[in-house]
Amino acid sequence: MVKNIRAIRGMNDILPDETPYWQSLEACVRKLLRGYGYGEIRLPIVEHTELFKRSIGEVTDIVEKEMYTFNDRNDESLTLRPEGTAGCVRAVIQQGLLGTPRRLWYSGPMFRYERPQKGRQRQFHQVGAEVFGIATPDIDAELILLSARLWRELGIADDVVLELNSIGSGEARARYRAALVDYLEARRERLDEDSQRRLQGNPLRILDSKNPDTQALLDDAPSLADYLDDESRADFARLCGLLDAAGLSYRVNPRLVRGLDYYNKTVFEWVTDRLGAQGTICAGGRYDGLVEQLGGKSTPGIGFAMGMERLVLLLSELASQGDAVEDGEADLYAVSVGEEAAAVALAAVERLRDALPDCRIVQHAGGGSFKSQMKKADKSGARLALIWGEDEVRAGTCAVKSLRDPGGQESVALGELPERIRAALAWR
RNA sequence: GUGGCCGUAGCUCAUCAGGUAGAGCACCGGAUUGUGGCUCCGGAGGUGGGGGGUUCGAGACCCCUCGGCCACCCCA
Repeated sequence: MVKNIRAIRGMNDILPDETPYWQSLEACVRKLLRGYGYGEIRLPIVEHTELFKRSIGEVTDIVEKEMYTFNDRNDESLTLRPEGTAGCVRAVIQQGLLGTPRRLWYSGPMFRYERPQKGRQRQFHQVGAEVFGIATPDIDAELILLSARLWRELGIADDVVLELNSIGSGEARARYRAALVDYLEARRERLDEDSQRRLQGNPLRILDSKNPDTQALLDDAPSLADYLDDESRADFARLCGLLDAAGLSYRVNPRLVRGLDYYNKTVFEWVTDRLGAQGTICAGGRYDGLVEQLGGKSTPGIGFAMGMERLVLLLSELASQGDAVEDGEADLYAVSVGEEAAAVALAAVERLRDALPDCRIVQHAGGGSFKSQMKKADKSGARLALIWGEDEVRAGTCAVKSLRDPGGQESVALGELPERIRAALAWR
């Protein structure tokens, strides 16, 4: 007995049951981004490993332990992208797109080697938006308002909260970092094990520790807000003012920091409490130094990415407690009895498809008794069954039977079929 | 990488002091040899995740392993 081949852990199939959620979500996002003047950019899934090391940061968890890295046949180290910003920045530099402010978006799979759990898988999908060449906080506000509009259109606005912070310039962060380490170093014994480890590599991340004792310890720690540079402070105030003016509520979270090294100044997260431990559905921030760091001319940048799996999870969760609209796979199901009728039916259905291109017609295939064909017709969810037997073939007609409402069955000449069906389905 | 829970039919789950498995739904067929949904009758489908051990005998007990879920870490 051969062992079945399974999908890679954390790389899931998305089945026909779920794809409608994906399709409507994708359509909604696309329309929205178009409405704000963002252009789609399609990027490779594989890049040079070096790109991610230089952008995300050598000592981040993503680079240290979560990347799918392998050698190409010529021994170059390549990596399946763990996020989208790095590749997008690489592309705008390489393709010379930085002469003027640029609004872009992309979507597709990302890969991180992590233990799967609810809302987290090894292959997951993001839609990201990035803006290059605008340093002022009005664009920060635009991106946030754009995302807020999306939640409204998806009907999840009441289930998400915006968290906002400024982590300042690199220099400001370095000064704060030193102060924080001083404070925590003196109280090292009271830190949990994970945070003690973070004290070396990534002390800022201690700020969003989930450990309650650690959080309590932080109450008296120096505050990042007190260390901000003047420009970051002013821009953050301006951003808050813009959001206030637009009527968008938010929560300033002074302990919100982000795990990727390239962020500075504005950072934000949209979170929900309905998805278990992984509540962030969308997150982003400014990365003013990244373009230069990757070899382009100094250009400010800002962007966000949203996790499609998490959004789908939220959408389907909300849908299942509301009206679950069961839409079958077909509007019409065509059956026939006998070889001759099958040939007539096939040809007639093809003509019908010409006349009713938006109508979903499933033609029975695979044989079986008339009775079993009718069962399939019923299961398909079709409103009408189209039936061809000896009598119909001889008369040049088709029996149209209603499978739903009480309506019965009538014999229709082939030429009148499109019209009769249009009427029966109330088709546009 | 760490921890907790869990792997029995396609799906959801039973059973049992350890004596080689059962239901519901789904599927196929029949009652109705050209008419679905309801009802009734019948059928197919399992090496009980895999391996080893204890035992006369293991799906049940022990060990290992693989897989799943959730959580930590971290992140979308």
